[in-house]
Amino acid sequence: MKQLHDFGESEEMYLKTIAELASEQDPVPVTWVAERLGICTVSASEMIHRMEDRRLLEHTPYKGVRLTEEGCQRANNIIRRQRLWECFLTDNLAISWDHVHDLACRLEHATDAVVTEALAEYLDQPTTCPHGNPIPSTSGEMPSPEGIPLVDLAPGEGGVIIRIHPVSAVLIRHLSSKGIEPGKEIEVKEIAPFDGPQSILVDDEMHVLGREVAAHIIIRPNE
Amino acid sequence: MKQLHDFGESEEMYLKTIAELASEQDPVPVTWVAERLGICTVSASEMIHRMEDRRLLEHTPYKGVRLTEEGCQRANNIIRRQRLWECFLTDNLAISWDHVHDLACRLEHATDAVVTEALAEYLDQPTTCPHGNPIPSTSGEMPSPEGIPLVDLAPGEGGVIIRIHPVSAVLIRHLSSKGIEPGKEIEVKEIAPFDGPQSILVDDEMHVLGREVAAHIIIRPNE
DNA sequence: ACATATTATTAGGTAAACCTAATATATAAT
DNA sequence: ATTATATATTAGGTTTACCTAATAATATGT
Repeated sequence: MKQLHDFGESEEMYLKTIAELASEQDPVPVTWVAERLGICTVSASEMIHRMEDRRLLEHTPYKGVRLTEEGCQRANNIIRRQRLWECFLTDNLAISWDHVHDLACRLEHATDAVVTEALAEYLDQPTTCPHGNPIPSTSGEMPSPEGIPLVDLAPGEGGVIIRIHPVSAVLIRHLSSKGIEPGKEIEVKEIAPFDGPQSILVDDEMHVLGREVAAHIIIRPNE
Repeated sequence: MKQLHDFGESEEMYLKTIAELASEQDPVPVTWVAERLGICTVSASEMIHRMEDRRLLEHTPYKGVRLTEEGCQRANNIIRRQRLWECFLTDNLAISWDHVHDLACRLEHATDAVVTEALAEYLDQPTTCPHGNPIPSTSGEMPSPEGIPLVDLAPGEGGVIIRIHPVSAVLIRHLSSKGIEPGKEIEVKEIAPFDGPQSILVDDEMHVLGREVAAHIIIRPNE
């Protein structure tokens, strides 16, 4: 059946989302996938069943989903595309780093392997995106990420921001507006009791970050 | 209703197709639209009704469709995107000019106004795509095209190829394989009787082209 | 003017990916 | 062990954009 539409786009979003969430928890709860994609759990559950039939992932009820070898490779390929486009948009088209996430996300689904590799070559094979996240290899390998989440630092500790997890455009712009971006020095000043928000110092300015937000900022600690 | 999908993609293909066909015939027969899109006439007819409701075009039964002011502007914007991407893919990513048509077509639907203009700036505001076709302005104006179709030349006449109509990837690669591309000198040697195919000379090589094909090659005649 | 060919419409269907509401099942907490 | 909470499934519905088959309306050629 001929279609003008590309109906693999949703599948790609699921693959990417699951791969991203897997670094936070594995297997990934279906509810997380649904929430991140902004759809209801029933829809996510249905789609996950279909993708299980296609051998892209395995679902253990009441536990979560885990990508198969093939699913993982395809996910990393999609992430590669997105991050390469993010590089292009910031470095070449001079679009601000906190705006490229969604723009690149749309382009990624419209990009085949030939264009991807030509783009990588053109960009001189970058290894990280503008948010500091590693770009998977052509063969679909994701470099093992370094650094620890800001949320795990104690008061008095500090380091340099090496990357910001690709959660949502809103989070990224929230941080960007406070001057929190890859490369910046950061220091934890205090943590409110009962696992409360952290007060941190960036560019001699104090900011208060919720734990959820701080979990997505990855630091290379000093010393 | 939230969708991961971009359901405006088909509409964009219709707009673009109608705008392109309008240069050959106006109003554009619905059958032509259907054929160019590779779908059945019923489907095209349905979609055209929906687009008429949205004030993107007007349909005169048994005559054809004509884009409204708004439809025309949107169509030219889409064409602008595609042709800018074609420039990028050939000039920067070094992808052969006879392959970029379909690749750019996919990217065009994933590109918003901000990226489009940043891309145009990056490419130094090109005025034609690699096939020689003019790139519409930001405001949606299509420069009036120059040249005449090869099919209108008589034996002995010749000129330089200035552009090749964006019909299909197959046509473009067919011509490319014979060395027929924008910039080349061309001369009509003979035309078979009963409106038959033309024999033409390019790079000292003879080729025989059907009238349908020759109608899509635009020439600036000598003298 | 009339037959033929073209064009349009109607009716009924499909697939993908979403939805709500209701129900069932498993895990975790007392 | 029972209850409460979280997770999963089932049933039934929607939209977009496609399909075939059949019918109706218009245009065109002789």
